Amino acid sequence: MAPKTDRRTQHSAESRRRILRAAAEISAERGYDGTSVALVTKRSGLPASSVYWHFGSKDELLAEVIEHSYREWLPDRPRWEPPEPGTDRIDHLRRALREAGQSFAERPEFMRLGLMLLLERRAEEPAARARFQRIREEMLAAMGEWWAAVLPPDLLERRPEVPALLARLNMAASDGLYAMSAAEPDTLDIDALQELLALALDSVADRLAREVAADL
Amino acid sequence: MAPKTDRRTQHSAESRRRILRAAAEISAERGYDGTSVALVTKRSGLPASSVYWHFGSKDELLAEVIEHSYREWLPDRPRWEPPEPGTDRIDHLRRALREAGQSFAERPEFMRLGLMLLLERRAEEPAARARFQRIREEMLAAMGEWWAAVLPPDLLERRPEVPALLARLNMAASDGLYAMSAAEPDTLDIDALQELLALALDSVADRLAREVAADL
DNA sequence: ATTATCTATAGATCTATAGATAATGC
DNA sequence: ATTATCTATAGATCTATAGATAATGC
Repeated sequence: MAPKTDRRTQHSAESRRRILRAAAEISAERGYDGTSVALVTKRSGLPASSVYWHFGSKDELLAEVIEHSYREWLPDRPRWEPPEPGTDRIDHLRRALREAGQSFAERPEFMRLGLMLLLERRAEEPAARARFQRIREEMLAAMGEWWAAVLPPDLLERRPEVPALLARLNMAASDGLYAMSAAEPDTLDIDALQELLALALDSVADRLAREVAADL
Repeated sequence: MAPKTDRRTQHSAESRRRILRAAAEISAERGYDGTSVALVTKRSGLPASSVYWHFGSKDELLAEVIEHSYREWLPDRPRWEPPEPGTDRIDHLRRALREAGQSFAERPEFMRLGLMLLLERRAEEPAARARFQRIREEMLAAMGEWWAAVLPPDLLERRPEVPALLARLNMAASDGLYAMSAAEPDTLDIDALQELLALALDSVADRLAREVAADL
């Protein structure tokens, strides 16, 4: 209710952001356990007690890193809104994959830490991992709806599981390309691979549609 | 030269294996920094001094985890040897992807730790990361040769970069599926996704071949 | 009075090693 | 004599908190 724009509040928010930014960078470099509070204080310039005052625990700090980096990424994310009729499916695919690649290349933190955490399987799941999983389910659902909108009705009727499968393959391949470009950022022709992925998804969708059409 | 099968040597090799196995498990659960020597001693039953006697450092221990887990996986790996003439490309693809999925599902350690390390970018690269990168380049080369053997000559001549691109897309998508099944091992229909990936790669290869043929 | 930051430190855990001891081979 | 393991510990670093202090709003 209160405006809350006084100097104190602003300064606090600024400190919070500095801590988050430092933690995001370090976690993308060294993973969950490699992100020590000592490193975060060094890079952010704020003492450990401020980290704990703002976030309560290291686990919660890293969960907020995921959440904050995700929110920063949201405006740049690829839109999986169903295209207007008349747009080519392959063109939309190409554009979405290119956009995804660019947006991740610029703000890699939540994807790097998130994928690392996906691969782990600790007895106690970090809060950041659960946060990342929830985000991915939203992304997957959006992609699934997009695929349902661009596939022919006959295929959808006969094989209703196909949009979700294509969305998952789409996401898995994009993740793999992301890891590949993270590993060799200079030598990899990521544009050519994204183009090939768009073509592959489009081609397999055509093939499934043809199989169903021949069957009718 | 010497047979080296005396009891002492055997016992030493057994201790080494126990340490490696414990470290492999823990690193797959918690990543590089999460694998403390204290946890390894607890799970292996051998003291820290034995870990250092056998491996010299934690960094070298984890590099050997990658190497050892990779060597254990080798006999089960999918073969990307060019198929005999007469075998269908799509059948060979299906089989190879299924084999890959199964072999990783059983012995996940080197893939989990390796992919986590690929995503990191420390100032000092861990030895395990470099080891994993070398292994992947070998796998990629084998897959590239396989694709060169199964694509039509016209396509290879006009677009010589295509086999390497298909191999990379193949590998990236497999990595992504691996991470996805690591994240939700119970609910994911990994078989259907592997089948769809095989179909997608086969379809896009056909499409590229048709484009080149139409162009001639 | 409230909010955020500071200094200082507790207590656990980390990597690594020193030096004694046990097990075996020569 | 060699090889591998043991106990014990050094010294660094870890997460987290206590309690004092500073900055601001009421």
